[in-house]
Amino acid sequence: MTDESTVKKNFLTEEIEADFASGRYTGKILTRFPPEPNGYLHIGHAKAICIDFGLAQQYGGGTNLRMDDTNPSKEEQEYIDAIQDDIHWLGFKWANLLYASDYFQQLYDWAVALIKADLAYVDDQTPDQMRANRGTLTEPGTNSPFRDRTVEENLDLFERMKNGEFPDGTRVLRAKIDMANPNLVMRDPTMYRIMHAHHPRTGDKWCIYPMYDYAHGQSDWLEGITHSLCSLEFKNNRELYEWFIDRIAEVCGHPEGVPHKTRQIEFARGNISYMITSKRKLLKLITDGVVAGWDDPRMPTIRGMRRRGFTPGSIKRFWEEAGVAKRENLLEFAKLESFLRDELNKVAQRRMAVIDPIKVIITNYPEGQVEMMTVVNNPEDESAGTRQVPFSRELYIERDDYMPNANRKFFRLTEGREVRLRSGYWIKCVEAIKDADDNVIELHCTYDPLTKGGSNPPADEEGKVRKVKGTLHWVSAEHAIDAEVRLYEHLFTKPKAEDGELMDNINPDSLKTVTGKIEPSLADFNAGDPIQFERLGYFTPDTTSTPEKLVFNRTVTLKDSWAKQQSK
RNA sequence: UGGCCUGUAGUUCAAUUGGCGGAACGUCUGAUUCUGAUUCAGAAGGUUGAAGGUUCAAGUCCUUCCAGGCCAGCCA
Repeated sequence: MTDESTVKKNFLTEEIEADFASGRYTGKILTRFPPEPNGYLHIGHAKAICIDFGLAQQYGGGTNLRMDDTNPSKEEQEYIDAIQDDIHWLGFKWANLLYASDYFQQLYDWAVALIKADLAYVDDQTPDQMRANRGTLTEPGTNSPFRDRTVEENLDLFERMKNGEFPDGTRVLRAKIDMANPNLVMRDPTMYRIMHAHHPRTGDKWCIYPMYDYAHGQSDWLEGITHSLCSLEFKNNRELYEWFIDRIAEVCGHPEGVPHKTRQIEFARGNISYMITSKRKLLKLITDGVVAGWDDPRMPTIRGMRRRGFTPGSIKRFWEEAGVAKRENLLEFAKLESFLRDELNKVAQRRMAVIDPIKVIITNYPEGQVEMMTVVNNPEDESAGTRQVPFSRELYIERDDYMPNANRKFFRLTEGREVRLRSGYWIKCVEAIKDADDNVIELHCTYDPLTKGGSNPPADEEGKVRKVKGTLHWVSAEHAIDAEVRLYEHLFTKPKAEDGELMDNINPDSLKTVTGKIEPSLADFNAGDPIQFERLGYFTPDTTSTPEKLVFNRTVTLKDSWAKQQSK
């Protein structure tokens, strides 16, 4: 079937392999990814995508992308387009692009056949009455007073529903199953509701629309899907999923005589600490102005993460390594970051950028002199080559890289201590200049001309070589350009973002915008290009960045054991 | 007081289907390092939710209990 050593095993692969081993399916695996186009795809959808597309790929089959467009009151073309774009960006290709609305006529014909078989009826109850008569978790429901209408009357009413004779919400078509079933989903579920809404695909052709339960299983069946993999919350619906397919098979048969019935298997959705994946709540973050939109780099949407600088590879690897099971889970965001850094480390070009600048004046360096320093672009990838970076008398370094009266554990600059400027020179701090309010505004240092390029100085008469513990990044003040740098942190303050009131858990510091001094060559990158600001983290130009006004998003910080030690 | 599902290191998953409980991420050491990064080496971390039972042998099978999740939309 496939090279099984490449397939990470889980209960889904076990079931799939058993289904082919037992002869239930003889052809190739065919899965489907059925997003509802009522919002943008997020990291949770990415899990489903990795499973639906990834598994089919591993077993040599295909995946249909099917827009689940059964509710035109919430769905829009904008989302239909964005979903396709996001899936492509993740690197997956679908076998067929389909729409649940492709089957509206077939579904309608089947509904008529089910009415004729006395398996469906038109109910005139109000939503409130239906709810009251559904019973509760512990009590059975009661039959609708309209349940025993004649087939003729049902046929007539349903056709008139379709013809638009009744206002929204006045009638529904229901399956006639069992109002006492312990599974509430089976208590005469609604198949069609009246909705005079314009549909992005079918326009105004229909004013009745099928419910998810009446559309999904049959769509799978029509397409010959072998495995319909979905999240756990649909477990209860599986009984109904199969009921519709079985009844239709009995009453009508499959239009193309497809022999097999689709197998629905449910898995647990993946939750990630400090993130949420509820479309409703994501939308609220936007409408409340907490974030700027669906593609805000703090959003867990594919678009937001893409803009932030995440790579498709890291997202896919994250879900592969996470595995699939049926228990509630909360994956650590740190795990995602780990795979992100792992990939970025290999591909990101290194540059120097100072995001909290303090000026350094090298008092013994000739005024007006500029030297070009050769700097390696990516030590992990020799083919990335080198670049020339200007060095001069006045530089900027990171404010954090100086500390007055620092002890020996601080490897950076303090009075009397020497450090290396990466690929520059070794410098020694002589004096910190303060303003009237005692704030350090400038550091006066001296440099050692024998350390050009950052290299070690020659040994002294006794054969000893001076050493430095710290290496700092820097930019030449005269040559540096300004850039807006956006520093992101978790959007929420709690790992379980929804613990308590979501809006009380918003991290006020999720976005900090600073003006940095950056290497001139940083103007040459495009949105999405992975860059490492040395010693700070991975960054990428924002989609709004222009040559006149450069804007960078921090994708993720570098690991920082010094900061961790300090915070203890 | 309904039906269904799930409980294995801090987290997410494995455990050849009844045969010595592992990995990844995280944590902590140490080495290396022109990024306090990377890389490398190592360590700690488990009453397998609990109690009984079957068996030579139980994470795995049986019983009971406990905890958590999903379901009462004309949403998906």
